[in-house]
Amino acid sequence: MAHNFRIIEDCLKCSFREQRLFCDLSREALIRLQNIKATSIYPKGALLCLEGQAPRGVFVLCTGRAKLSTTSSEGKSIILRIAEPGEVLGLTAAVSGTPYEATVETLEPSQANFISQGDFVRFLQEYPDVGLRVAKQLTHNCKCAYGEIRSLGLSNSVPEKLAKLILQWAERPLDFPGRRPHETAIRVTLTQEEIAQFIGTSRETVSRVLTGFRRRGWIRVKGATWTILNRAALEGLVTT
Amino acid sequence: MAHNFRIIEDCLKCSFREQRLFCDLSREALIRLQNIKATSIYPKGALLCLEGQAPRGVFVLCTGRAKLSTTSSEGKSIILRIAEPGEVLGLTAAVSGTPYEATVETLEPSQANFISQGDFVRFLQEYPDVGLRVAKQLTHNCKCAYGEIRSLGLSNSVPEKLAKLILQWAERPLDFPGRRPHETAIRVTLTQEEIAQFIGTSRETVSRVLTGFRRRGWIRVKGATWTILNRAALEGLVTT
DNA sequence: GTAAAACTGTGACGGCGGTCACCAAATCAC
DNA sequence: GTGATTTGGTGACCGCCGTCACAGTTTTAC
Repeated sequence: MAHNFRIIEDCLKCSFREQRLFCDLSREALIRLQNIKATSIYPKGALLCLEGQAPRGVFVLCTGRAKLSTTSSEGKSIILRIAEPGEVLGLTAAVSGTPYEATVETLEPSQANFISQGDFVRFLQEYPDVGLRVAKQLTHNCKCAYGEIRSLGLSNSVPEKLAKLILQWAERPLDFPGRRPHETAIRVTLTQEEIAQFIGTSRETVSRVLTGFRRRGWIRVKGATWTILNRAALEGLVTT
Repeated sequence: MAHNFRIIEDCLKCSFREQRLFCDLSREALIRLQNIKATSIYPKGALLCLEGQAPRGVFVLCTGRAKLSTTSSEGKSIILRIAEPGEVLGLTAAVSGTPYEATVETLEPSQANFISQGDFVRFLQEYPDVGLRVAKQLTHNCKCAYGEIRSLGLSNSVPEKLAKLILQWAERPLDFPGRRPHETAIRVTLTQEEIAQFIGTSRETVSRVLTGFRRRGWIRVKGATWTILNRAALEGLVTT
């Protein structure tokens, strides 16, 4: 697949900076960041860090998305959240000096800036606005986690959880020439196995529930593009 | 019930300060804190803040423990975690300016220091060590939440989850004159209903599973005091 | 291109645990 | 104390969904 993948070399010139959770720092902090960061490009499926490892530092995700997951000793695993560009990963571990909480795997070809543990802690202490950004990222992590707990603990059924997930994705819909204005299209890059891990169920059940949604004409699935045809019906399943 | 409940008036003289997550601040910060805090005493069952409310400020829990929970529109609710003395509550809301994520209810008669939103934000910006403590508290929240996600999403059965919870509580056992050294006693102040909400199941199932543990001689229950008689058996149920 | 691997769809089966119902026990209120 | 309320124990029922099995489809690798 031919990607128009462009490396962001200079954080000061990064055009996305202001929309991002972590990167919108003061000029001084950015200049410093420029010196302590190490930029890398990762293919799809690369592992940035592993649950349980001693923290080596943090990663600022510049482009691409990544999956944060945790695994039981039996090999069963669950997705904690999907990280978007502009997020700092490995923060909990870096702040508290404890092992990484999650395994981070890129879902797409990605660029990330690595900052070593020592540099990051100094960076945090020197620039007050970094502390604020760190707090924002940590609150974001908490909110995602609480959402996941609500999904796992308060939902009554798998159809409800799946509907909730689809509706959440639908908050940022695709737009393309020729789309019907009353339909919402989304791009789903997770496999059904991964969706199952996200909502805490089995792959087979995801497949079955999805088939149910399609049969009833609530959604249309064409490859990775899903189109929501009857949003009200999906919303009707959701109680929370 | 006669409590030997003593109010902590002066944070500078608080003897617990150093062991606590938030309170171990610099002398200057503590003096400032002294001026912006408003100390209150709450009975058991008091609600400090409600999920969905606009944030008014944060609470520093001085004595007593509190239950953080979130509720679905159907009235089903789940416990996110139990907060211990020294924690700051309402932090996520205060940092991001969004509604409280959880309802906070005291489990015991408690003392808490309230700091208004505005004062807290200024406090945070003025004293660098406050930022660090805030980060520690937020990472603690994240870790608890991830633990809860693992419990809800990766456990196979209710017996496993309950065993895990009991073993977690057993990390801080009771000690009293005459206890047998190979037995671990814990004090359980949650009702079975609350335990059910903690591990995402129904009250009846908790009762049944607990009965099973007792019948097999793994634990002994006498009022709020539970004694673990066969730790290995409980550990055998846990896979994660 | 072709083969291998990964992903998806679906049937059959059975058990865990949710729900309802009801009573016993403990605790609270006064 | 005595009654009211909350909490705990247990039986019966049954449906959701996890698991196993296998076939069909799509993507990857070369």
